Amino acid sequence: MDNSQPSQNKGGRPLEFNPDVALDAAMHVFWLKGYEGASLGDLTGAMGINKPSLYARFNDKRGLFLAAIERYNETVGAPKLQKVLDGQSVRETITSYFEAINESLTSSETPPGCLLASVVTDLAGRDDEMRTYICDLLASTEAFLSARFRELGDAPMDEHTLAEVIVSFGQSLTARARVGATHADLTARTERFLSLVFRPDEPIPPD
Amino acid sequence: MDNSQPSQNKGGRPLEFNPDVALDAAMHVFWLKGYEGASLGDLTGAMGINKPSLYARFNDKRGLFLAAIERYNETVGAPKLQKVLDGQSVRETITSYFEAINESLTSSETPPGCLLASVVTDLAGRDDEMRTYICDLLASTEAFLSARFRELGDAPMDEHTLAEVIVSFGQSLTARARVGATHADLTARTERFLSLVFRPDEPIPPD
DNA sequence: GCGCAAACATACCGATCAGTACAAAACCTC
DNA sequence: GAGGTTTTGTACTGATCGGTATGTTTGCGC
Repeated sequence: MDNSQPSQNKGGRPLEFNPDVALDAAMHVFWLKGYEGASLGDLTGAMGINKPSLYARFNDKRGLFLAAIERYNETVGAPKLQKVLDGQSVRETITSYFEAINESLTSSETPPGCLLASVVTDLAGRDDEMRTYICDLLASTEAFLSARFRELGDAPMDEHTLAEVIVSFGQSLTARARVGATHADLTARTERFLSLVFRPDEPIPPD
Repeated sequence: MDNSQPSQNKGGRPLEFNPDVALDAAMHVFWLKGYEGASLGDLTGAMGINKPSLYARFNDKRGLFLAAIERYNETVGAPKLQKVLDGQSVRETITSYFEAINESLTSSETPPGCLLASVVTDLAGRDDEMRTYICDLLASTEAFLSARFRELGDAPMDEHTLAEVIVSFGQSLTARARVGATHADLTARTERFLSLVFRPDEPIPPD
């Protein structure tokens, strides 16, 4: 994925900043402050550029935001999903999924929680483009996990239901991390959740 | 809970607006637009008052926001919890909990989702007071459900673990509703989730 | 070197932001 | 009615918002 689309095709003064590095900085600011809460001063300051450079490359604040969440998905979200393919059983897959999530949610190098789950999901209440963006992402994640579960073949229940519940619990982890839960907190909660999904069979008392 | 603390103790011009009605309007604006996204113009317009009246009663924008989320909790959140006490079994309790949540999350008379789960949780990433507010609320909800489960005595597993998982799934519903899920969507997802929690016992294949 | 093209820094734009000063208006007690 | 008290509407504050006009600088091909 090359992010330097409109530059260096002909002569002219060369770009003095790395677009991906600047985008990472912008992503960081949005992640912490939200969309409306992030001012252009905050953004250009963190990116180390000035406003005309920002507008030349990203059109406007919203364009920068769209680029930032796209980069978030490419550098933070998608790699997590690829890593779970190493798991050779449903349980291993789920475990590594939650481990990857928890790691990213509580990293000391980034704001707490998930940019998409907190900032973008909040925005989705008043912005249809964000709404469908998140919807599609959730649906494709569930489809991805569901297909992998079916491939592995050892799911303790319907694969799609399992994928739904796994993604749902992942969403709750993002909210917990946003309000300050530590990695240990999330891990403990995850283990208790897994003890429910993979519990030993025991009779359910009738109503 | 009387919201007219600093008025009518002595003479003076009487208040021309109902504080609770105005607060409901402000809550609505914050719910839809977020904290930074809601301008004083939006707020006073929806509340039907002008700025000096707002500042006289709520100090500043943040004071109004605190009052709004307090009212949200009193009028939207807390009544839900009281209603689940009607359930005479764990399953009934959980079912009515999710029904109440889903109803409120997708009501056509309010913005999508949950004010606390989307707006306040996003804010919590940069605001410690909001952070602890949400943490305490989640913890007390889990404690409430856990205690009720123990009281009823027919939980299919450890009551605290069950309460944790129930509240977690509820959090995922709030996010789904924020991105446009309908009441039917949430109900269907809830039913699949419940089929996992209350599934008939069957052997788990060994790893 | 010269001319061109693109990115730079500065300074600026109107609009809107959160918050307030002030005086008229509406009630009370007396 | 007079005096005191609180709320009201209007008009305003300095600061900051997102976005831009402009001139300078730095590279390229020639």
